[in-house]
Amino acid sequence: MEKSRGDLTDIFRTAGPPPTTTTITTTEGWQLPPAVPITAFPPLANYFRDPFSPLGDPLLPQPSSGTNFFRSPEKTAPPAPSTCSQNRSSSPADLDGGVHITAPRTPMITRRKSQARKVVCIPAPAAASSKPSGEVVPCDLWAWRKYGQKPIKGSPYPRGYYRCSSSKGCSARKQVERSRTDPSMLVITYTEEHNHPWPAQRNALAGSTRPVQRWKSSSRFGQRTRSLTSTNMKEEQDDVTPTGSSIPVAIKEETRAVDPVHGPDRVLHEGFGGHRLEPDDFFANLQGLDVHEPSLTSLAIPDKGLMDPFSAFGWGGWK
DNA sequence: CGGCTTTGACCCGCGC
DNA sequence: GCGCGGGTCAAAGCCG
Repeated sequence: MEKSRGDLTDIFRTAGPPPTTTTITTTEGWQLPPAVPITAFPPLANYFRDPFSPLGDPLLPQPSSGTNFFRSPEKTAPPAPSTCSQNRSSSPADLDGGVHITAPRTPMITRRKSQARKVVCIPAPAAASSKPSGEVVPCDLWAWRKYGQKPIKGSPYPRGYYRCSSSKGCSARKQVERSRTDPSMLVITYTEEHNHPWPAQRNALAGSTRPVQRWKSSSRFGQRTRSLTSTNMKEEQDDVTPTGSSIPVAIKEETRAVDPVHGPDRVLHEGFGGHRLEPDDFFANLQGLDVHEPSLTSLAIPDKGLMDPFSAFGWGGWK
């Protein structure tokens, strides 16, 4: 049943113009222990193409890095909220302090808990844009198929489960949820790796991308009723926002990026403002960025705030 | 017709 | 050992 519930599903399925603001955050608050080499902020292009492969493992030692991309929070951090600090409710131990890096495993063999994961925080388009009916989707180039959604205890927002549909047999998966403490942020957790090159054209396989714009009041998440409270359900629904139409707006303007190195005065026009930008072109500019901010790396736009590298591109084109 | 979303049920890791 | 809760499966139905 096709329903645009305005939840994460919608968020990801909605194509749309770039949100006016965007922030790429790493698992907020994470801080790798001194012993753990820190990864420089990876070329975002690569990162979004495949959070795993192209980069190698961001959690693993990266020779030339000097910055932290993934940081772990205070060890005591309960599985609870954090703005975009990834609420790894399921396995806090995975990342806390020690940053457990477990080799990706065969799906279903040892599920969750000890899988290698990579968490990315991005602003929730809907929240970011004050569009009543439109929600922008942060696309990450891969085609994802949703295979589940569940309300998460302690969080008013549901978590959506997606697997890569770009290639059959690909075990790449990701979980998407809103930050508990900062609904305007989406926490995307990637697990497993893509075992295929990223699609030249998004969603090669499927009619996967639907217009989405169908807003129906939705249904609930019935699963796991024992852990679901009506409150959760309610809040969750309230949270959702109808996905709306594609927002054709001053794309040019909104897609301008500030040169992370030279500051706001130097806007990166390459790739923006009219023509499609190759991810690498854009993100390449971030390479030299020295990320000192513990949990935040963003592309600021002079009069627009921060730009979302995800949705800034219409890659693959969400239909 | 193929692929996607929805969603109840089931599996199982993990904490107590 | 038990129960909680996260993660996945799979049937049903929708859509292009």
